[in-house]
Amino acid sequence: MLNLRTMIAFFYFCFNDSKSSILICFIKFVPSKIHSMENKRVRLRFAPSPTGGLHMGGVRTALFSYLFAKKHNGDFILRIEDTDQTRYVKGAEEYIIESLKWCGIEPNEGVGFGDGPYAPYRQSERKELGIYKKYADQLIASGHAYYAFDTAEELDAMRKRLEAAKVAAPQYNSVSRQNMRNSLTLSEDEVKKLIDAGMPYVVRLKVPRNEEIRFNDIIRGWVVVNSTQVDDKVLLKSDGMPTYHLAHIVDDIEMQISHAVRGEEWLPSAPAHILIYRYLGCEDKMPLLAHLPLILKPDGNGKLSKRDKSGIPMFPLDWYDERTGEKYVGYRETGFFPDAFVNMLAMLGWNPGTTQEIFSIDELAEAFSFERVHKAGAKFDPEKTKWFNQQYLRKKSDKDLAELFRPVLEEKLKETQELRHKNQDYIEGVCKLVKEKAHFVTEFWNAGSYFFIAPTTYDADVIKKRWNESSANFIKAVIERFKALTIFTAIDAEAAFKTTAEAQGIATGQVMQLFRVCLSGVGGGPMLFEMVELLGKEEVLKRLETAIETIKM
RNA sequence: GGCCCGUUCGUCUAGGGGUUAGGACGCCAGGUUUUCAUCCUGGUAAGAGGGGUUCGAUUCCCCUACGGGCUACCA
Repeated sequence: MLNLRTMIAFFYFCFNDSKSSILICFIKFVPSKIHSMENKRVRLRFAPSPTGGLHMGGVRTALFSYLFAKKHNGDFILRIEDTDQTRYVKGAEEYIIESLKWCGIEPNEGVGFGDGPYAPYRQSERKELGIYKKYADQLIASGHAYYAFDTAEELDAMRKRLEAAKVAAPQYNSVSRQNMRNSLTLSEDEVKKLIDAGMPYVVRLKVPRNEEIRFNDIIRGWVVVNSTQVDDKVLLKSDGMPTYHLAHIVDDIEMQISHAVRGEEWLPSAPAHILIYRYLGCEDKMPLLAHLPLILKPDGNGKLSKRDKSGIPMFPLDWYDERTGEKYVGYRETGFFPDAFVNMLAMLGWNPGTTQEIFSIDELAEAFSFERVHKAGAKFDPEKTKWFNQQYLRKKSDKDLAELFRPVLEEKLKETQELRHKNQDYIEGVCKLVKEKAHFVTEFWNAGSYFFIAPTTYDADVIKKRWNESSANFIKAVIERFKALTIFTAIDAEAAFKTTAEAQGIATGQVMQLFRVCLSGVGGGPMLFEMVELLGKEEVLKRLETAIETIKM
């Protein structure tokens, strides 16, 4: 049906300004192949620093890289960027590896996953090979980098001076370097003398004065920055280690990385990186850049912190910080399924464009593209995170759940004589009933411990409300009726129960919950007669008798 | 402060010059479950503000506001 507005639109399209309309349509259909890789093999790396536990933001960066690599039958590499010796944390590397394994985001090359043709994959080891020095020397030789001998105090004084002079951005750059001690201000002889005397120095990138630097980010499109905003970044530190800026570029070139995925916090330094590629004569080898939006705190604003009030973890696995003595809980230990965790993470900043929300990791790889990554930061939602786990809990078989529940049972029941938990069918039966209302396997014990240990106390509120002088008689009558049953299914038990109530002139609603409490001690739980069937005739009779003896008016 | 990036229901988001602005989480209400956290049905709720361009803007452009990031010999 045509409405008025559609007709107006049609009218204007035909008779008014039709030339430009047609032109616009034409432009829209020109395929934009800016991101084509000209048959270059797809190779992505995840390159964390071993400075602590791997944050979920980092896991998502790894995930997106993995998904893209997998979709294009490429490689996914783990490279460890341990160039900062002062921040190195023991165990962090192992933690990263274990986290990726747990999540199912496994690299096919790199530290902990088997060396490929570009070993080693640890930057500290690559440094020993002189790889970074070679590139730094090349930049110095071509006049795009220089030696700087300034001490920390001198640098500090320079910044204070510039601040006092109300310079907008106090930094080591094309202007301020003229007043510093470096190979641009010192004579060749002086520089040689200082180096020979063992004077500590850094190598800095010589950023031009006023040049427009532009790059095309796969997620954000064209980003333009003037080089005046970029400082003369340190490339090689005085301890001989490269900085991130040099190291990651050298390694991405050497390892033939096709796409570099990282957090938005790197966007401001990307122009400096473009310059380095250019000065190295490696612009053709430069990976395509993808800057991911940040994951934000659920309440208020700002980057996600290490801890959150909701109790939802921020780390994939438990992490203990030796220096501060702080313990951080992990998704794994909280009871999350890795696939639920990964699914949730994928939906933070990305969507498939359909209403589908539940994806296996293979389905994610199939559907993934950087074009569908959102530009804005995403606030993390603890409630939705729980919901994801619940969806996966529903889908799991009772057998799988029993597998996960068994260790908990063995822990809880080790000091009791109760042997019921040894029975696999029984445990699966409990899982079947209990999972309906749970979000986590870790809730199973609290929700259904009475399946394993007979109650000794009874919900006081229910007793107060429902227990009266005729209750004991009613339960006794139920016991008698149950005793007569040869088949003890939920249906039979329910029928027997109702018949008993009718015979005594009691509405079943009056005694239902009371009956439940006699069996489990608590007022809530799964379908009552399903529970009765699972407990079994013998156990039910025992518990009812105990209840009559224990519950007093 | 400077620079960069961003802004659709409370949250995650779809869409994209003409739509009753769609979905999900949460919340609320009804219905099952004579319990319930499940399940079903329904509801609540959104294009930051101001200017352009246009017959028409949430959609394109500019400004402002707000939010975030960066501003180290850390990554």
